[in-house]
Amino acid sequence: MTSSLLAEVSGAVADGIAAAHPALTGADPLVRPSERADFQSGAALALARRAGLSPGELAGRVAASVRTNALADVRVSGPGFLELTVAPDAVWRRVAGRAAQAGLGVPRVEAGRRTVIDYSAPNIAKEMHVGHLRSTIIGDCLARVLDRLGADVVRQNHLGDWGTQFGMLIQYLDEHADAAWRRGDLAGGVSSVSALDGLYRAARARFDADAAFAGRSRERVVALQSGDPATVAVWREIVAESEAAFRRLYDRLGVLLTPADSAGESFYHDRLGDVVDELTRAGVAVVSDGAVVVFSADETGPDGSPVPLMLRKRDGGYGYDTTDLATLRYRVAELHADRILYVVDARQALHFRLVAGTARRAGWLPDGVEVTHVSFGTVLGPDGRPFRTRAGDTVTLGSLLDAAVERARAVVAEKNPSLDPAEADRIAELTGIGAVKYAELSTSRTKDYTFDVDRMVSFSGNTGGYLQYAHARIAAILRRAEGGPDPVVDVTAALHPAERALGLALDGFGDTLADVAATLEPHRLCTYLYDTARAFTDFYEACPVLAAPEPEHGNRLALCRLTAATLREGLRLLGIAAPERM
RNA sequence: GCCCGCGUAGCUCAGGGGAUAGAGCGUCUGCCUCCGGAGCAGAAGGCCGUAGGUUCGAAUCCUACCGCGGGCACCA
Repeated sequence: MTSSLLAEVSGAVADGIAAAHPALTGADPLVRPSERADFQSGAALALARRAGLSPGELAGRVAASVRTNALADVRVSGPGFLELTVAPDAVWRRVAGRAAQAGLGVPRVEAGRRTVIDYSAPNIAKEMHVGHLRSTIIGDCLARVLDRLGADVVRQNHLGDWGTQFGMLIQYLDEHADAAWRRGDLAGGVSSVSALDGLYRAARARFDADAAFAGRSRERVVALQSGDPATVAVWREIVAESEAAFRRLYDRLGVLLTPADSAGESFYHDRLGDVVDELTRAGVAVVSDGAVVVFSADETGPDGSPVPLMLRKRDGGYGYDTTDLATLRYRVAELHADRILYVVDARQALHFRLVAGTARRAGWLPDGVEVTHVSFGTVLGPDGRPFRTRAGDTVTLGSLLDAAVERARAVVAEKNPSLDPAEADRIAELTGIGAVKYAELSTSRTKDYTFDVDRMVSFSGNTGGYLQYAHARIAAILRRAEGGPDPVVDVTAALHPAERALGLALDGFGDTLADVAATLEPHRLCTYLYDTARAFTDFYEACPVLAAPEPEHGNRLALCRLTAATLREGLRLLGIAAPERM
């Protein structure tokens, strides 16, 4: 069985073109899904000139030359389109074949390719906010999809766990021994990062207002960097407390990241000197104004001079330019990546162009290794401005999830009052979290997007809740059918239009995943699942399952099973739960 | 100034060389003797930012312009 009907039909039309006009062998058959038939091809219009024929004439010859049992009808339409209608038994064969095989016919197109994905990257001692949410959810989805297609995925969580800010925080903690920030010392509901975030702000304020404290903080930075045991011990504890808090958020979100995936700034800290030295020796980096920089060949700043990558500041400190060069070198040389993805805010586009350009000049980035900045737009509030609280603060991830789950709870209580309270709570959590994640994933990654909890949890239209509901409905049918014999697909049975549409939709699952992997755009999977759920709903309205006689009963039950499996798997790849009841 | 992204229905968004530009929300009209109505069917709503160009064919590709957002040396 080929990977999809689309692939099979495309091959048949390509063969038909070659048979009708040998000079056109190898031409793209341009087969696409169609409103007018199952598929259509515009190849004759594109190729007519080369063939020296009118489009209609070429289309006619191709139509007469197409040989495949998969197609029941090939006809010329309009100026030279081919309308392609799949044979009913071919649709049923696909349904039967997919139901019988593990993996839903998903091709392993990424097999053997090692892909490093850098995503999430929260800052130690700071609350995660909506920006981290986007990176975390998009990155996790891509990791799941690539893994599903056979890629060797290496997750990297580039924690902000190093830097001068820890000097003032540790110094402040040292001078305020009564400050509560360890899990054991905190009241229920307050996380360590939340407490540390508050203490960091206090330290910052003190730093700005008190020169003596600022001086002690700077000394503390030196102590941390030189490995002073007491200072390092506090730092380690801060990191551990923060990571534990992040892990609880990841667990709640259903994100795959584990501590083993953490490779933060501190991990690269002792490699930065090498990075600078090597680039300097290679003549790529130069000293300018006392700093070590790499000047870009083709990016200029406001004054027309080349934009620099800042390797080492005049004061000897390193910034994230150097760290990101170190990550790139490490991922190529030691992780042996074939493909490296940075799931980071679009505002850093220039930064990544400079980093990749420098790495290429340094010879750290072979031509065969692909580096992609998987950029995403800003999260906006209802006012069209970057998403903030009324007070102007960034919105914490925890509070945002709580708000979504709370609204989901109200919806669940209204729609399904028969659920017992514990089950309703569980469902509210799964649907509320799913709603947030789906909203992040379903819109085009590169655009800014408007965060609106009410829309997310409306559960109608293209939302996570709609998909979960569609799945739960099918699950209800399958429960009722339990105990009966396994459905047998009769490929000679009639094919209802709704069965046809659903069968064709299900057949596109693997192609869609391959498309997501190629474009790194998870919203294509969302659109696919939504279309498939709609196709199921049409089928559900038009085609009784349990009450139908054979062969409809068996065929339709098989469609239900396959639809449930496809939705469940698709949602899993989005990182969203598919409860049996809701 | 230069560079990047984005302008599609009242709102939120798909579609990124193919036929008549699609969903959802909101508005209006219908559908519960039938597997879960978080649903379905229908109506209304568009010079696809503007102007040129390429093409048999442009919302889609190219150029210019307009509007919005972002970025461009020691914060990450």
